[in-house]
Order: sequence, then C-alpha cells, then structure tokens
Amino acid sequence: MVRSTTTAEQSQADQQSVEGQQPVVTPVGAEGCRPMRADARRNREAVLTAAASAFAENGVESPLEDIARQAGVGIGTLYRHFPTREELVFGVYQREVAQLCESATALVDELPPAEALQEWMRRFVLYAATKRGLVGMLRTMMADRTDLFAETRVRIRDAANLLLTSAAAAGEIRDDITAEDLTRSIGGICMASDGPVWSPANAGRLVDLVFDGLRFGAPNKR
Amino acid sequence: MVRSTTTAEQSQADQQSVEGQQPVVTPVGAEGCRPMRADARRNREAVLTAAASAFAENGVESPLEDIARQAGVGIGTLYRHFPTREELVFGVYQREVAQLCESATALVDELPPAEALQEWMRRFVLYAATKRGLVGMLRTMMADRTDLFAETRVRIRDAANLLLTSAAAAGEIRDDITAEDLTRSIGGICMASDGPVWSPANAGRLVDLVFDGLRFGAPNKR
DNA sequence: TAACTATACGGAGGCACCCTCCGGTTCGCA
DNA sequence: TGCGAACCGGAGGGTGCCTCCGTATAGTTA
Repeated sequence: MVRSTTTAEQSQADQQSVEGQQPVVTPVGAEGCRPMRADARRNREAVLTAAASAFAENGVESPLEDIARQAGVGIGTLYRHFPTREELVFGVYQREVAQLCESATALVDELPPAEALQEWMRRFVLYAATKRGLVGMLRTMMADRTDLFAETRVRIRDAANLLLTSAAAAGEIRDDITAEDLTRSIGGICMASDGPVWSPANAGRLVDLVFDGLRFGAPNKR
Repeated sequence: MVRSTTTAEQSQADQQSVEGQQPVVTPVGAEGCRPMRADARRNREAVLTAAASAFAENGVESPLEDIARQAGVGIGTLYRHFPTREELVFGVYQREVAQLCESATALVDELPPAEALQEWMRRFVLYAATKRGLVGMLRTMMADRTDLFAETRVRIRDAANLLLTSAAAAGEIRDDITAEDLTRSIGGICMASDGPVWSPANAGRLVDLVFDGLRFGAPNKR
C-alpha cells in the first residue's frame, strides 16, 4: 500500500552456525560478512521465539511492538533484524521447518518406520494448523519470491525422502510414492486447514487418510 | 463497456418495495423498515463507486478515509453504511455481480450465442483480475459467512445458465456442461489470477482455454 | 587489563489509519 | 409549513507502523 517500505539494503548475514542449538537459519542475502555479534544473535532468536508464539496465539497480524516487548527487546531491534513483517514471518517459518526436518531423523531412530512417517506427517500439518493465517501469508510470499523457498523446499523433500524410503524398505508402505508426492499432499492439507474455520482435528483426519493411502498395497500389512 | 448503474439501482428498489424477502442488499439492521432516505441511498452508491475504483487502483487495503473523501462523504457516513471493511468489500462485490449478471441478458440479445458466452466469461474474470486482493478477501469471507453468498451464487448460476443453454441450443457448444461446471471453472481462474503476480492477460488465456473446451465436440463447429 | 571502535540497542516521536460520538442538517410526511 | 426521525460530517482519542540517533557493549588490539 502507501506505506514506505524502504527496505534498506539491510542484509543481516549470520551464516555462522557451527555448534548448533538452532541450525543455520540464514536470513536472506549476504555471504562472507563477519559473524553476528553475540547479543545480536541472542536478540534475533528471542524475537523469533516471541513471534512464533504471538503468531500462534493472535495470528500473523499481531502487533510488532507486542512481539518486541515479549522478546524483551526494543522495537528498533526487531526492525533491524526483520525490516518487514514478511521477513519476520519467513524467519519463523524457516526456523520451524528446520526443527521439523531435524525431528525426522530422530523419529526414524526412535520409532518403527511407518509410525515415524505418520508422526512426522502429523507434526507437519500441526505446525500449519496452529498458526492462524500464516499459511495464507506464506502462500502469497511464495508466489512472489520463489527463490526464498528453494532452500526450505529441499530440506523438506530430503526429510520426507528419509522417512519414505525407510518405511518402504521395511515394506510397511508402498514404494511408488515420491517425496514430492508426499509433500504436495501434505502441503495441500496445510492450505486447506488454514482459514477461519480452523481445525487441527480435521487436519489430523486428513493426514490419516493420506497415510492409509500410503499403506494401501504395502507388502507387510499389519 | 461503460454502463450506468440506474438499472441495477432500479431493480434493487423494486425488490425492496415488494414486501417480504429483503434481499441482502439492504444495509444492516434495517429489518422490514421503511425504505432508505434518498440522500442515504445516494451516499451509499457514491461510497460503493469510490470503493470499487479505490480497490481496483490500490487494493482492498485502501484507506477508508480516502474512499470517503473520494465519494464526497464524511468518514462517519461511510461507517454508518458499512461498519466494517468486509461489509464494504462485500457491497462492492455484490453490486458488480449484479451488473455482470444483467449484462448476460444484453449479450444474448446482441451477439451470437457462443460469442456472448465467451464475452461474458471474459468480463467475469476481468472483474476479479482487476481488483487486487479482493478475491482473496472474498474467499476468506466465503469460508466464514456462506449465507451472504447464497444470493449472488444463484444470480451467477442463472446468468451462466442462460448463456450456456442458448449457445448449446444453437449447437455452438456441447450440451453436457452445467452452469455449476462453468462457474466453478471460472471461479478457479479468478482465484488463480489473484495474488501478486497479477495478470489479466494470463486470465484471458485461461478463459479462452476453457471456452475451447466448451466448443469441443459441438455439433456446429466453425 | 585497559582502551578503542564497530556494531547493536532502545524508545521517543511523527505519521497514517481506525473507529466512535454527538451537535447540526436535511428529508419526507402530514 | 412545521416537525421529528433519520442522516451527515469531522473532530478526537486510540493503536500500530517505522525511523532516527544518542547510548551501551562486544570483541579486538596493545
């Protein structure tokens, strides 16, 4: 709209993710700059955490000043890290995708392959169903800035692939489903479960439906 | 196609004067009451006109105060007629649907049946492609307040039916397509052509594609 | 350890927009 | 023509957005 949106050259590099509480989480742009100062990184994380819970509770339109306060940070700091609301939304999305994808490897270790897959699908959809309006905003951004999503898309595909192949190898699901098939189905459920008639329960049923489809015709039925 | 709104206005007035069944067109609250005062009706129309052009130009987030100013009306007046932005959006939508549906009968008279149908489809999609973000907002509202859209849905279906049957009767298109099929296809195009990558040209190509589908297998090919 | 500097912090302030409220005006009817 | 109900308008208080710049501090060098 008429808002200025100056989008200064702003390019928060961080890209230093060696020992990892949070993996990478690279904001857009810049490579090779010096690493972020410790306090900056701390604040950035605090803002993301506060934003995630604010979005979940009050939707993506939550006042940015509330988020800053909740993070124990000035509004200026929030704006320095995320010059626009969209960048903040994307930051939250990116971090949660990373967590979700990491959980895939843990699940594979802890559970039987098919259960791991099902649980992962549930978590995936739950993320979306929990954040009111977030999916809608992401969908809009996706149409505009496809490039931003390239990295997360690959991550998701790899995680899906891991779970699918291990379940297929165990014969617990059919083996003719690709990671793309799976992510597309789940993505569809996420889109569908966004919006005013918002219901995690419905989303869960849809996930189970897709999962049954995966089991259909599997060698080792149970 | 610049058409005056007088006919639409007239028909609304007619409907209102018939007792019973208030069409949803009446402003909120007025329940079986006397008709609107002349100045109120005038202002209401002015606001709708200004809103339509503001939405087209700056998107559905246009400041309401600009719209009021453009309409030559105080902000209080705008709020009295449309207490929320959504109601204003719906008002614009409703009026334009009415115009569009009326144009169907005119088109049937003026053009060969198939051309009339194609032209109508084009106009339909053009409306949507012209208003940035409007379709998205309507989609959200639809999920929430299905009841509001019942009337417009019927209108659209009737108009589509008129065009379809006359073109099918002339053998210029196949006869196994229902009005629901058509409106669903067109609706899909409208959804697709909303969003940041906004392009009437693309929408037009999609319409032609659907139209070719309608001609496929028609008795009288040309 | 102290001094130094590049970097980050914070919040006041200006602006845009939202929405309400109520005194003044106008319409439509008798 | 007179009257009351209905309508008009815009001032004003409130909220949220975003910027700007003086102050604080992490990390580095001597």
